[in-house]
Amino acid sequence: MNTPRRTTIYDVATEAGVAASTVSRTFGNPRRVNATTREHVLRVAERLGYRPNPLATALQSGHKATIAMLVPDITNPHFFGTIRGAERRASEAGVTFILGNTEESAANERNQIERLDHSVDGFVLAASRMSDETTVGIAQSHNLALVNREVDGLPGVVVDTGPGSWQIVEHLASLGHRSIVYLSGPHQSWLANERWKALRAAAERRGLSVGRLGPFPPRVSGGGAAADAALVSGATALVAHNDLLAIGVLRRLSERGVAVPGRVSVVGYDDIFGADLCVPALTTLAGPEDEAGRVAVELLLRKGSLSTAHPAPQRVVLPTHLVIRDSTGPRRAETPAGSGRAPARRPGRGSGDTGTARAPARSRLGHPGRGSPSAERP
Amino acid sequence: MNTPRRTTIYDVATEAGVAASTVSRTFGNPRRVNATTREHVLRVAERLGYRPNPLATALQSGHKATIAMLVPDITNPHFFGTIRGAERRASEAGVTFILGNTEESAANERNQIERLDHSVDGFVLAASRMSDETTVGIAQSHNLALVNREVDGLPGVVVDTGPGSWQIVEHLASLGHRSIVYLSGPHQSWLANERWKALRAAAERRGLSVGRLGPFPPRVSGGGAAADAALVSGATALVAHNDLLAIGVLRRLSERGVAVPGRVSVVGYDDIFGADLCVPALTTLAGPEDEAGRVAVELLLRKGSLSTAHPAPQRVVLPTHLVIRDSTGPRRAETPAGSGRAPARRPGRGSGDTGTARAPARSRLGHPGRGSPSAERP
DNA sequence: ACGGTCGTGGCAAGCGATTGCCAAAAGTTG
DNA sequence: CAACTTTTGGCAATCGCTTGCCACGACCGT
Repeated sequence: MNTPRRTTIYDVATEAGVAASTVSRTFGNPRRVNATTREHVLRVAERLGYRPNPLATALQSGHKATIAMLVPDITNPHFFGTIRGAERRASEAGVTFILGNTEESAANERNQIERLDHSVDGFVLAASRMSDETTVGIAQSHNLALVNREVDGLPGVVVDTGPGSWQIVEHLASLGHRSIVYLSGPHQSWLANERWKALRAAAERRGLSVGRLGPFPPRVSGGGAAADAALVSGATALVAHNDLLAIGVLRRLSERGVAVPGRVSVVGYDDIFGADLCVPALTTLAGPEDEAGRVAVELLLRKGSLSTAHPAPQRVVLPTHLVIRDSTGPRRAETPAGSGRAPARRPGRGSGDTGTARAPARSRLGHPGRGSPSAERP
Repeated sequence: MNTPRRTTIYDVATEAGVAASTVSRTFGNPRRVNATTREHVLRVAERLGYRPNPLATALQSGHKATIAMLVPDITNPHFFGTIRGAERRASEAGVTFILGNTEESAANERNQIERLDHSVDGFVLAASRMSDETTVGIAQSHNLALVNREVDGLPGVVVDTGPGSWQIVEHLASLGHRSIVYLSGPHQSWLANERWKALRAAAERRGLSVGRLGPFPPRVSGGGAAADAALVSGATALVAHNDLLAIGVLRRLSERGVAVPGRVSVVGYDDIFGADLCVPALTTLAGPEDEAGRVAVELLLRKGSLSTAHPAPQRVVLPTHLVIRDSTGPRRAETPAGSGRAPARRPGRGSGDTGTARAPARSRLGHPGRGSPSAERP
């Protein structure tokens, strides 16, 4: 509170009987100062409780040891993984971590970048809403690393939507589904489009019919409209833009008495916390979001250190995998028995018995191993 | 990337034909400069795309317009609410927001504070793990606002555990439970102790027997041991330190075939995302975590502005409320029928049928309205 | 007409580091 | 031992902005 004037290099210098520059070099450029002197200086600094002032350092050297991460919606659990991965990596590197929320707005995103411009070494832009042009423009004067967004020459990391969507389609196809509908996220979302494109391609290759509905807000609350629209479409497999939306869809379907997976199957993206808690537990495409965060920071850090052309990967793609749970099952058959699939019913954990009037009672066929909770998510 | 030398007050000053100090005052102390001059300067600044450099400002004036929030475990959904509340408020105030993870370690917490010391105006310490003495010590030279932690003279905000725990006890008592066990979180956690004390007091007042087990890691993974220990204790009502732990307990109980709420009831704290998704949906004490984050930042901001004794509340207590869902029910009766409680079974949404061997089949008594999903949580 | 307030704007000294340049000291070499 | 290279440490300028202090002119009252 009160300001007892913190100790500076000058204090240390005086006390140690050397010049301030020597103290500075002791910290910033140790090989430039004699080992014994250095020892001495360090000792004195220690004794005086000296801490370098990052602001002064930054002002002079331009090296701020700080990065900022901007996310469209800090409220969305989807980003939590990325955020924590990024924070971890930054922290490991001794870099301070600024978190900003852009409220799904490109303008807001620009503003934040503007504001933080002087204060950070670079930005991690998660699911950036800005246009390609804008982004490229900004990249000319700023250090950027993109997460789940691709822009020509810019470094970034994405979770691999292509193969992921392919896995989803294969899974659904193998369950006998012939018609898929994609419940889309925001249209400015690169990821939403990417997912749609990949899904469509995969479906077409497989000869399934596929449609897109939306956009829907990528939140639980978007699920109502999405579910209703999907039901009208007649598709038997619904692929939601993310788990939040999928959970909303599940809710709405349950309200409307539509059996899942008896009548329709539902798939999400992200495998957020809670995806294995809902009923039925959600089949979803899991991506290493933490890893994405880490890698993005890594890219930023790397770029900063070696300015000249560095053959390091500027573009990393992270693998996804499909986590199959209870919200997907065989396409509804007309025969009452043996058509549906119930998860292995272990004592005490119920998750079946989903459909009632409309869904035929289902026998215990199916894939007994599938109902198990996903990996621990603390 | 390349550095085209950003425009400074000097550029603006030259261009506008005034002194640099005038430019500075135009921004920092507008009433000190003539309206027309100011207009002119602003126009020029605008044209040149001038942005003040916060680092230089901070270096000179000590005003950094930046705060940091430290949380013990960035991985824990419990904190997300607080984090986003804090980020929002900071953002509204034009204050940049640094997020740090302390990995549940007091030492780490100190270090972070040390490191960020020069860079921020103050710290929001969420569920700080540091001792009272250490905290007080730090508070002498730093601006602090505590969340869910109370230390004598320090400003802070807590969610109201006392009445909250009382509500829990009342609820359980009214369901006929006579014996409660508290599954404790980390012992350094002030909150964990606070909850325990309040719970014990409430239980004793009500004449219920109450015990404490633990500590358990406040994560889903801690639930296994917690559940097992609780079963041995013979209590019929388990109150877990937080929802994560409660969810873990639910899992374990389900694995062991123990009916919830048929055989035991389970209550959590926090009402995190997912608490209403699990099976059975968790009864839990909801607190306004977002609000807590906001208020903490508010306190910090307030303190900074008016240095002299300000009668503003330095200590705010936020109300909690019990969200009753499906994990609590009447104490198990010996009669097979009518003892347990199944949520209203609406078509298409299954959630009952939890117990098997040990739990008697349950009829449709109980509180039909209770199974509904909680308020929207995006 | 003269001294006194005010309102404005400029000068210059920092804030706490970094760093280019230089000189003294030390070590090398023929 | 002279000439030369390498270490090592000091000087002082600089980063971009804030702010105490001063000066100048306009306006005021008497």
